[in-house]
Amino acid sequence: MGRAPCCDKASVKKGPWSPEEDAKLKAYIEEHGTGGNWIALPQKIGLKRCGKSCRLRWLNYLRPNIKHGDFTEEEEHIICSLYISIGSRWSIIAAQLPGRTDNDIKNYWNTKLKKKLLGKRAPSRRARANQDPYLAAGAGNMCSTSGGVNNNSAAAATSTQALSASALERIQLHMRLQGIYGAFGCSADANDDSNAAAVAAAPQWPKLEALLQANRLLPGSLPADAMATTVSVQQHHQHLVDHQSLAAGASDAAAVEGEQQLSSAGGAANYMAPGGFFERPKLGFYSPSAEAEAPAGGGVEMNSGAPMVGGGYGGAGFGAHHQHDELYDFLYSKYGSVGELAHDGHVPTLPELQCPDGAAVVGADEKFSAWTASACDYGAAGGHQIQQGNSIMHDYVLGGYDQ
DNA sequence: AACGTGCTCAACCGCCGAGAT
DNA sequence: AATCTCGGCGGTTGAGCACGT
Repeated sequence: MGRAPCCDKASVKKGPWSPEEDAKLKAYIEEHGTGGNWIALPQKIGLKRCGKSCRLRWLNYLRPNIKHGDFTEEEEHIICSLYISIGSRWSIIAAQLPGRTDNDIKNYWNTKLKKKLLGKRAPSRRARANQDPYLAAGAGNMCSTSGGVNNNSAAAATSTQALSASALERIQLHMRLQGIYGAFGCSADANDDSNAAAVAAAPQWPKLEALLQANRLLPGSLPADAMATTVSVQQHHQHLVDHQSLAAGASDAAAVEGEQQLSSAGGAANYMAPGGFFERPKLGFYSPSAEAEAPAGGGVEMNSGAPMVGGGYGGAGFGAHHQHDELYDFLYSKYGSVGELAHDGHVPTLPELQCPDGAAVVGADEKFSAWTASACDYGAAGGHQIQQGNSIMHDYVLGGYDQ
């Protein structure tokens, strides 16, 4: 149930803004400000536009100091790190990138960074319109609960209980960063069917094991100083909880609920899972320039972490410097990742990480797709079997944290 | 040159939370 | 406490452009 429209749509102009409209809006706001009421603003200045449209136009385009154009490597890295950690909270990510708008960042992620990191192509709209079952199931948007991606009925039935596309992307990204086997938990039991695939998929990704060692997902194995706490975004007076990387596997709604619980508990790191209390591990961010920068105050802060990015990030997990390097290297193709532009201009190839039997695992998105599709099935079926020793699915099985 | 396909990005849509009434 | 209004946000769309055949 939505709220009533903010304006009379019939009498409101839509579509691209003309230079005249831009000039009117800009001149008025620069002189008078918004007056605290966007809805009333268009009438005041004689624009046949919805107030929300004016707001958007101002914030995304007309506002002073807006940066347009290519993102720098550091900006990319910050976006990536934050996306892993907090998901598609574009406004918060944008707050860490002065001059960038959430819309810009969202677009950049969806059109470039996502492909760069996950090495996948979004299904074309034509394909989506045709409801191509392969694309729907295999192009990384399985189980999407959002409209327009997966409309076939079987998938839709699953999607209602399954992971959001955003969460799945974060899972995939983490898998790439941590190595699939780490994501499934090293305690995977090869006799357990649900873990067999994960064991089989264990890649020999160089060096990245350090990430999962420090970022260990199993609560009991986390070092105390790597335990999750609340991520607060001071300038927004808003609490965020790192859904712990793969806890991103939990539905966004579940994550939000967990967040709310944690926030309402005064930022306490504990929450009640079906098996009892445990703490959520955290994931830090990294900027390549962070070591040279002092925290500037404000921005994202992890309350037990070391300062990281200029905005003031901190934390363990990716927080250890060599681990930051791993992420940075990954982003910029030191490992020959899916990145298209390495530092030296060399165009790397997609890594083909090998299973013990020689089958490629990383770089083959169908592998991820198969797993994530399975995850959906497990979820629909109750999925307790995958709870043990598998924190991704553990969080997922929890569903909302209010159980 | 014509056509098909993919990509980019500005803009829209609808939901949510907060504050006001 | 209930309802209304608004700002804010994330997801999605579609026009225009680029590129390949």
